[in-house]
Amino acid sequence: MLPFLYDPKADREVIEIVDEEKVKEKVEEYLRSLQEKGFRITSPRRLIVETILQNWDKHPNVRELLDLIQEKDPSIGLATIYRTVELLVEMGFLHEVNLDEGFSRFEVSLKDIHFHLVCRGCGRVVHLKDEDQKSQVAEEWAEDMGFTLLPQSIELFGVCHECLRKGFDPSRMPQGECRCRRRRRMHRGLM
Amino acid sequence: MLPFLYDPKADREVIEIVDEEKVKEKVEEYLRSLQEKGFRITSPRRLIVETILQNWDKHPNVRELLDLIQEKDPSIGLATIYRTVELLVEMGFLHEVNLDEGFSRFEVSLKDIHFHLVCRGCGRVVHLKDEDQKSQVAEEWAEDMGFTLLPQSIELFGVCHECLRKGFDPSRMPQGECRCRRRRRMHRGLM
DNA sequence: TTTACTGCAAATGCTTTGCAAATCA
DNA sequence: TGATTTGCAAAGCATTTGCAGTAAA
Repeated sequence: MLPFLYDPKADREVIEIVDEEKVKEKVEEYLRSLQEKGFRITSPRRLIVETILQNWDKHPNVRELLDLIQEKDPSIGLATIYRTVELLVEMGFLHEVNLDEGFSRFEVSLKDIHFHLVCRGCGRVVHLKDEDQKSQVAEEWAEDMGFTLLPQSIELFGVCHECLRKGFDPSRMPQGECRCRRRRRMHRGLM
Repeated sequence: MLPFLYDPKADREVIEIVDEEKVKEKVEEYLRSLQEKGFRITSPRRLIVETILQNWDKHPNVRELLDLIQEKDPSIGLATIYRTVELLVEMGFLHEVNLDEGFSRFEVSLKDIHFHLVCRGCGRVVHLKDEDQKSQVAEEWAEDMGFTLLPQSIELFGVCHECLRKGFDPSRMPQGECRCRRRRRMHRGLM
């Protein structure tokens, strides 16, 4: 699944993609990169990339992407989304995010290595501060074992202090409260 | 899935489970803990726990566990293994390990927080050195964001230097070489 | 005896794939 | 035109679940 096509020298800007203007630019930039690797620019691909970039700060899963994309063009099929998302991950444009839900979420790769902190109580997902520095620490840990880290999203599971305050006790948690159980599959809204 | 039943005060010995004697002791210890939480000691559970402990240094998946267990008692069913393994994870005796293969592996929790380094080239999995210290670093990162980490296995994906030397290039990797692609499902031997 | 547990088979749900038609270069 | 890509429907596969029978306490 991962970066067969990833180019470590590619420009991954650490900026927020705030306006539609910026999104359009980025869409064309990504499509151009695809083309440079020998892939074709197609309208489903443009639409999918656009939708992902418009939701750059969410962590959509394929089902959610399908809904968002079909609002614009109902003819787009599920398999195309799977295939495009796989391609974008291989290109290094997306990170696959695993929140232990039984399906994958995807996020625009603004950093090569990215950390998520996931609350088992309320399901909240936050990013670490100073990720560049923390990535470097993780890279050193890996190098120390003779490994070079690839770009990826690293998920850390815990409980947020708000949930702890509300009485969440990991050793005595009432079933059914946790939003993050694998059991509960389904489409649960962008995070 | 995770630690509804986990007891942070439980004794998770950082010792190697080398001999059958030690395994037997541990099996009974785990079963006793189950019983204390109100679960029953049954022969399928004893067999499953025993097999997992005998393979404490592997990372078996459910399919592999089924094979190992059915060698001893062919009447044990797949669902029982899923259910027991889930229970053991909830108790904090096992960590669920995700190597991005499309299924879970399981490992005896000798540490609360445990790191795996996975090579995308050859599939090799190694553990970090000084895990206690590194866990503490990760815990500090989480606390800094108002989260308390739960026990878990954290997987870091990279390329080992041997693979790099052999010419593995993440940006130009020939399809089909990587043992870690999601596509290739199946049972691929204990790691 | 009561309740938990088990095995089986069926169901679930995410993801992948074969293929003919459509599209890009 | 020729190779990719797409959409659809059908598979594939890990995991979960309903239920009737079995076994622990």
